[in-house]
Amino acid sequence: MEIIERKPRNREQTRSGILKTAKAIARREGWQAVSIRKIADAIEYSAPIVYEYFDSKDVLLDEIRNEGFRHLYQEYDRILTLYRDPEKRLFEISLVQWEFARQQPEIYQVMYNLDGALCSLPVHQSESMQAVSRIVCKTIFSFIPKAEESIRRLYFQWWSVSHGMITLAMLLKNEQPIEQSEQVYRETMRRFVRDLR
Amino acid sequence: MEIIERKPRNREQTRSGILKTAKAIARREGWQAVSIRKIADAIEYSAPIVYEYFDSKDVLLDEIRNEGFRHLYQEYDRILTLYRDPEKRLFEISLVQWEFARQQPEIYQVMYNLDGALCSLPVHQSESMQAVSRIVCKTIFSFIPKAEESIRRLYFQWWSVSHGMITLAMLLKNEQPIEQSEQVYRETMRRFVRDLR
DNA sequence: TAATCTCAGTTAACGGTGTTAATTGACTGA
DNA sequence: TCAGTCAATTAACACCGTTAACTGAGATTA
Repeated sequence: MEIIERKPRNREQTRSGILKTAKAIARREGWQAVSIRKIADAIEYSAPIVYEYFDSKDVLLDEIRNEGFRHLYQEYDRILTLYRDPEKRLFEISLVQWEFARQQPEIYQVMYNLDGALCSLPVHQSESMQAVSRIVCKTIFSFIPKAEESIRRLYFQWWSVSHGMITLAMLLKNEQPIEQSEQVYRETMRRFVRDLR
Repeated sequence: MEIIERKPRNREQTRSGILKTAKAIARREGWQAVSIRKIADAIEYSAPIVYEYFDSKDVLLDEIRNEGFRHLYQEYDRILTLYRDPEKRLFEISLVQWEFARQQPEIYQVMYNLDGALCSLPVHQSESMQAVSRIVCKTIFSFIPKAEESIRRLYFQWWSVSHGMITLAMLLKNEQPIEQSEQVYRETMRRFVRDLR
């Protein structure tokens, strides 16, 4: 009886250990250095065990990606409870996006297949990403009540500016200090939000 | 005597054959499918021969990346000879960037380490990329004669918007038609250029 | 008790990767 | 004829994702 109860728990611990280890290696050595065998070594199992938790490396990466989107969703949701002003909301959401990419670059990388991270499962049509899209669209709509088509265009623009600056800031961080990029990011996103009005 | 003349020529042909083959495989199957052995097979040589032309796979990818930046540079330069109006110039440069990513996505991918392409040699401090930076900065300066610092900020903003939209348009192309993304891109870049004034 | 079953976890294997050392074999000059 | 050169090859190393075969300990049953 207690075996039945202990087994799932340990199973869940092992599973999250795999995810945690994959992220740790990626952070330390980059995604190209993440291998099933290395993960297995770190959690003190043999490689085939990993396949009892994830059907393939792709599925493992997809899970980390979805974790990332779910994390973003929660942060965005928190912003909505903290602020009522739609402009403030969208601006703060922009800052959260920057902070996330800054604090957990390895997750941001796998979310967008950057820097050697490659998950071939399609990221669009993933529920977790669509939830993020919806919450940002909702925020934009709440202060620009236009047709859905227009909202999606504005969302595409907001996303592009934010994502573009984040990826280029990462790319150029050795010749353009990240603090400087952040300042430009803040000004640009503030302007974007203001100009929506 | 004729050997000495034929050798360098064939060498150059073989070299460009390697580059061409790498790009062809990447276009067809994605960068994760590009291997030294596959390239060697295609040019009907054994794998170690590739190493007589490129010290490593990284160096090979770096060369393709630089080819891409040099190509962009030439296109930008052509724009400068075609138009005199700075606004028109920057807008046309933006369109060239879009068209380039559209026509040769596999090169755009390796230039920015997207979708499994990974070249670990640092892309900043590459001469070919700096030349591209300079020509765009020059164009911006020619109609906003501010301090170099301000120009670099504007360039960073221009580049971010363009790059962000291009990468997200690629990412979302299965749910948002590319023609629609292109329309938003054109409007956004036109607005960006107009607002510089 | 002895034989069987279950099953978590292992090793071994397949075909692939980047890369390098050792080897072939044809042609050159002495 | 012998040695040297040199383009090109094969073989090897240490990895990779993935799967099949196997081990061995504990539970179940006859």
